[in-house]
Amino acid sequence: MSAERSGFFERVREIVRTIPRGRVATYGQVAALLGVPRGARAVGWALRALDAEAHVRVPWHRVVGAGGRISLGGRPAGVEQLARLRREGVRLRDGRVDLARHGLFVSRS
DNA sequence: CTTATGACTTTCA
DNA sequence: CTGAAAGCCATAA
Repeated sequence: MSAERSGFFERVREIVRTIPRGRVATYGQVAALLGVPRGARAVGWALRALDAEAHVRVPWHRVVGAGGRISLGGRPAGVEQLARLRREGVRLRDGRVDLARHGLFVSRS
């Protein structure tokens, strides 16, 4: 039975789930937390493999590309991601998230 | 085992 | 800033 998902998938899901509201993390950041600094791509794979159920449990929209850039730009999911982030109070700068303000471990003034 | 794909990142021109 | 190329990770076929 396929009840066992690769630890990677589960780990990514867990990490992303811990991202506080109003903050965003990059794929590389999540990968680093997983212990794979270069696994940003793998993180993207994991998020892409999320089921509809996971979309409700995991704040996937809080994961963006390096520099706060939206990797989903041009895709329907990207529009939704921007809408969700904006709803959480995240400010967007020219289509990019202000990591200086909403970074994962950035102390806000 | 090799090849191809991808919600990535970094470097070079 | 834009565009192209290489690198790295995990999965599916």
